[in-house]
Amino acid sequence: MSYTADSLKAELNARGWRLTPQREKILNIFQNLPEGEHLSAEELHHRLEEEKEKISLSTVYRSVKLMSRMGILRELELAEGHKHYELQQASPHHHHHVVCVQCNRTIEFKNDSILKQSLKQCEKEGFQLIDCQLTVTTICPEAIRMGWPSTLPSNWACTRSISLA
Amino acid sequence: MSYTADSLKAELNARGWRLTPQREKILNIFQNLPEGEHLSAEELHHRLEEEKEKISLSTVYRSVKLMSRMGILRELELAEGHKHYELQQASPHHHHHVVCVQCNRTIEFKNDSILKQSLKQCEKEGFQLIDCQLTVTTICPEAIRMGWPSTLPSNWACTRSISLA
DNA sequence: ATGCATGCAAACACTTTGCATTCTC
DNA sequence: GAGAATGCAAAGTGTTTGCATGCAT
Repeated sequence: MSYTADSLKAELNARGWRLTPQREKILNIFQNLPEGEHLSAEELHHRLEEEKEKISLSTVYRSVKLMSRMGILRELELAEGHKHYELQQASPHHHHHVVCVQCNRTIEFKNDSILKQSLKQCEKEGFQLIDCQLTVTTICPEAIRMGWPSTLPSNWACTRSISLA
Repeated sequence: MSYTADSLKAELNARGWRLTPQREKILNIFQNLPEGEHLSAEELHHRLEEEKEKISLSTVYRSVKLMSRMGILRELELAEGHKHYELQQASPHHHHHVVCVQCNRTIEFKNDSILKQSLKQCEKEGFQLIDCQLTVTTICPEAIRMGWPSTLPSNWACTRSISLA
């Protein structure tokens, strides 16, 4: 599901909302994001600044929320205390997350049957599906090797956690 | 997986931690919670006050976090902006959630294959599973009937949302 | 022209933390 | 007795909101 300025406008207008330069730029950032990356509101704000786009943080927050409710973005609640956003991907790219409680390292995986089962559940109850996310909470191999949880220094983090956004 | 004071103590001590009256009382609240109910830290704090247990809010927060990391509690990240906790249930009681973005109404459902697939994914990567949660984001029938999203007054909420904790 | 959207700053809710004290092991 | 845990108050974080102004429709 790839949006153009026009299709975004159409979808916004259909709901009485408007296409603004800010919303267009935000969508753009997400469309140019490498597969598998997701941004927090603050990260998105930085990204926009880097591209010389002056958009206030409030507008960033308002936009990602709106676009998530529209089903354009996907709101991820991983274990980091703040939300991340990515483009909502159609079925073949739909994925889920494995998260380590120790270092917050996140791994993605695809699994179509989870979406299928969510759909089934929605139909059964008369709900309309927007998204489904499986979050698998785990301890990563590095932490296990370090003897999690007893022998772990309280501020130790797995080395690979640096790969996290 | 039902805990007694003794088994809780054993599990804490094994990690160099201690059994305190506070932790015991908190576990108790969860064990007496009707199936399907989950509490936020604040709600848990209220519940404790109602039972004449004076436990500081900080301790409540520290305890639920600790017990979640130990796998005794399950930390739920639904759509309400704050975390909820419930006893971690063994496989037959393991469940997932359907949440309405409009009213936050939450419905539970069970599905063993999701846990199985999460386990499979963990084994493949060498991760140790603590929990897996499927959150299905939806629009509930009431909101659809009201014409979500365009014709919905901005402060309208589905009537059934009152059933939410 | 209407009224939705923005930007700013201030407010917010939830959660975490420092430190002296208390209690478990 | 050593060190973990508590309670309090204060600080922190990510997020939301009120309001005047600007802009898309």
